[in-house]
Amino acid sequence: MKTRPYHHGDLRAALLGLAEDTLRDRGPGELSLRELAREAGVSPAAPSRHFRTKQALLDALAMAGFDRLTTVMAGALERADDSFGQRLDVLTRTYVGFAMNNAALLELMFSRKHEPDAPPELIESMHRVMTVATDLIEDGQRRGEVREGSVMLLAVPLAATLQGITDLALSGGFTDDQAEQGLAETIAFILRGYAP
Amino acid sequence: MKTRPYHHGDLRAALLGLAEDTLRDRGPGELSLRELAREAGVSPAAPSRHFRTKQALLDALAMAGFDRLTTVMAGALERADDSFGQRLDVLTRTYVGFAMNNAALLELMFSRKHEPDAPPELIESMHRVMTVATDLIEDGQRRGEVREGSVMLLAVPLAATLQGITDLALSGGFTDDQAEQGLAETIAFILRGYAP
DNA sequence: ACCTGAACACCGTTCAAGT
DNA sequence: ACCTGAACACCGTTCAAGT
Repeated sequence: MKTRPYHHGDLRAALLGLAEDTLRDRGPGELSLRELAREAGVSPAAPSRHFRTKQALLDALAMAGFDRLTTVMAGALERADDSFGQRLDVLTRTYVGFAMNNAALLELMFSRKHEPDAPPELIESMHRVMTVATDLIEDGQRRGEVREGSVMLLAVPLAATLQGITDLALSGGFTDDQAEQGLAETIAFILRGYAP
Repeated sequence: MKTRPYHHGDLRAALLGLAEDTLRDRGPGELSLRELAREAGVSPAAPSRHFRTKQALLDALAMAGFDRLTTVMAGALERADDSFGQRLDVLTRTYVGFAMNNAALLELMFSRKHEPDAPPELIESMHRVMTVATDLIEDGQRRGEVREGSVMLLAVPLAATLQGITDLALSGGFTDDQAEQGLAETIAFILRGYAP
């Protein structure tokens, strides 16, 4: 006779799922560990077996977000052609798409960027996202479509501008046409900056 | 015979000052209204006369930050010469300087950017900062040093890149020389993007 | 190994009451 | 007008104890 392996089944995954739901629906800061426990039907102390602190849960959430973003960006580039301009276009649109659909999660992801006590796995996941961008730039340099210079420094305006255009898009007040034009202008701006 | 006008003198200003200190020394999230009250020597309920919620205090803090940033940027531009390139250089360096000296405050300032329930005065203060940048761009367009196009859209990569280079600088691991070179490269990148 | 129950030391906010 | 004292409804975290 089979019994459930333990009280909940997979409390860890359940907590992460519930956390992402409330993050999406009610924003960060509305996230309470006790409330997640209630929703999962366990006692207030139960989550501590899987996440030693609330911050650890947030970090796990952020890490999953970075990994998903890396996957979706890398996947989109695989389906793109070879020219740097096209690839940059694809990367930008993929990023903005992800950001629009995961605004609160993205905020959580980047809010941990500065803190020095972020766990190494999280740092690594953040790093992997950046690598997609720096690889693209390096590739562009090899093809002679991007000027020479430190890849890390060249990546800054790209990463920054992606975040900026996302912020502007999320703040709303745009028709689809305006958003599309803004995106196109922004991509053109970056291309100019990268021109040899 | 003169008595103190009321128990504290100027609790509102005292709370703001104490809040900025702990923001700087221990980061946001360590900011507790009750603790501020303790430090100010008043009861836990006292702050509510001046800030109806904790968020109201944070908003006041952010607003003061935006106003100071506007003042320092506008002031720097007044002492700059006329060419767009030079003015952009001054603006960028002033912004990065402010950011380095007020990292936690800046994070607080921009964390409120998305929320829809931000008070109108805060929105206005944020707007005034942006106006310094858009005015510079418009001026550049008049001088023929910046290509035509929506000023708002042209401002996006500038604002975004300023934030990006600041993040990178704050994340550390740079010598002064590297930081200087990175800043110079970033400014050059933006100038290329703006070229007619 | 995983979870409960109960406790600890905090929060933000409210509200009658004091000065 | 400004503040106190006390209360309310929450937190995150810890820890012995249960299964």
